[in-house]
Amino acid sequence: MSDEEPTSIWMRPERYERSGPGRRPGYSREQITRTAVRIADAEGIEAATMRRIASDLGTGAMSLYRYVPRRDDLFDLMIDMAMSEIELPEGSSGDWRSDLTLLARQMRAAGLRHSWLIALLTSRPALGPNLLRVYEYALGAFDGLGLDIDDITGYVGMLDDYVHSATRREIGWLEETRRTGLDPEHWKRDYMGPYVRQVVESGALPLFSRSVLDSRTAHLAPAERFRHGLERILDAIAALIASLPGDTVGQP
Amino acid sequence: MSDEEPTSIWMRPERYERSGPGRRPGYSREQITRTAVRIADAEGIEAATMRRIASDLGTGAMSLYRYVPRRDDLFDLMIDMAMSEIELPEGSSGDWRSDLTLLARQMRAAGLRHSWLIALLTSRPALGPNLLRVYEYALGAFDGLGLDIDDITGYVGMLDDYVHSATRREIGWLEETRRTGLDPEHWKRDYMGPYVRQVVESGALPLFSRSVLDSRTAHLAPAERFRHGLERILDAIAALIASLPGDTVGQP
DNA sequence: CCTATTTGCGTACTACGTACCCGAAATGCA
DNA sequence: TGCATTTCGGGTACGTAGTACGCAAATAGG
Repeated sequence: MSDEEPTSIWMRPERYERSGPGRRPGYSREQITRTAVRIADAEGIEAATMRRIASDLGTGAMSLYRYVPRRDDLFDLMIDMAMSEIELPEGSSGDWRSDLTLLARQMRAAGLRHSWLIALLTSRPALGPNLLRVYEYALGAFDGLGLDIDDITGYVGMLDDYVHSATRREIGWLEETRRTGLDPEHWKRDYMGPYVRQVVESGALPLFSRSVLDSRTAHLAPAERFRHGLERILDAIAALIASLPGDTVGQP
Repeated sequence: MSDEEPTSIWMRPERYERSGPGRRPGYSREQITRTAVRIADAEGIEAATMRRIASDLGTGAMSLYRYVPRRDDLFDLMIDMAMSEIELPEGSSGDWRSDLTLLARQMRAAGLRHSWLIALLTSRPALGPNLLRVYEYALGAFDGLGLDIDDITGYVGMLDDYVHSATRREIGWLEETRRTGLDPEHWKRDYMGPYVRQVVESGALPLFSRSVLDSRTAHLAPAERFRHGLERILDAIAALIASLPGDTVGQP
């Protein structure tokens, strides 16, 4: 009987309050995860190595494996810890727009606090309890409107996609500069800038050039730009709901 | 005078047809990239190591560095090679819906052929010539409709977000099974399945449970499900365009 | 105290990206 | 043709990963 069966970390809970023989555990999943999150926040996810986490805890790398089966599982725990910071009211308010606006802002804030979060979220199927809690809240915003469950998940997916990609863009080359070690100004001017300028000046891609040169939202403050895009998505969802058959109030 | 300045790979073209002293190059970026793509397609991006690529080419790992500055740059080259497979007509047809449907299908197909593509695309700012070409085509679909450039990039972003996340979901746990080494059925039944079942049976998340149990789109063929979601996004964009001020034809 | 059990963690193995360096090959010029 | 110059090929080696293994230390029950 081996307990090494490869199964989701959420099916392998930590043994709390074990009563029996053997040395008491000196650490905990929660403590290890918090340390990993702190390192990743400050120096990027690639700095949160097993050795480094252990070192910050004042122990050896292999000790961590008493608490976490694999490093990938630690990523799942980190995602869930970050998602646990998202504070939401108990149920839906009845106004799905304001519910989802609240959720989107909280999610963006969490993504900015933990620059690795969105990348991890979209790179692995993470269904931790806190992500499920947040997802349930999002679905709940559309509950009671008589919508099909597939439509609801579709709308929530649209919102998620927007929040993720907008937040990722916002972090985007900020992260890139930390990874390459270049400072932001240097990166934009010397690394990617010259190439974009060359492309624009070649005249071969007029619309891309317009999107670089004539963009007005590019000069907005990040939070304002996010709000603009969010309104667009919510408008789109509203339009889709309004156009559904069954709600043929204003139709001839 | 060092030529080691860290700058975008697209500003450091391969030296073609050099005439002068010195040994002739025995390989090429294109050849190295093609090999990397072939390995990554068959065994995942993590199998495309410098050593493995070199080995498949019958040479040593360090030889590759005569052609590619860093492994990350090779990723950019791989992205661009995959994007080069996307075949599009010269200009826009005048019907933005059909233009974008064509583009979305081609992009999904490329993402399925190269299961690493979407992950790489969204994890690094990749502006290779072929991605720009595709992007220009997408923007071009909305050209001539009198739309603001920021609106156009917003709509294209919505479409991109959908195609990426839908394709990623489609690959999703298929990739995960290859990474963990479990076969798909075993993964769904023994790895993630029990946890989802436990969550559903707990009754704590009724809407999530409905999305698992009552989904009708989940039983559709993947291509059909993709088409459904795509229609939804295109409908949403159409609704946004119709609601724009300036197009006040049917408004009181 | 003795034994069974659990944790802490040093050692070690494999695999990675890539810096350094030198011999091989190819050219232009004497 | 021979030599100097330049470029390519790739072996060796360094630093850093994740983590398997095994043993000592700690703890509880008998």
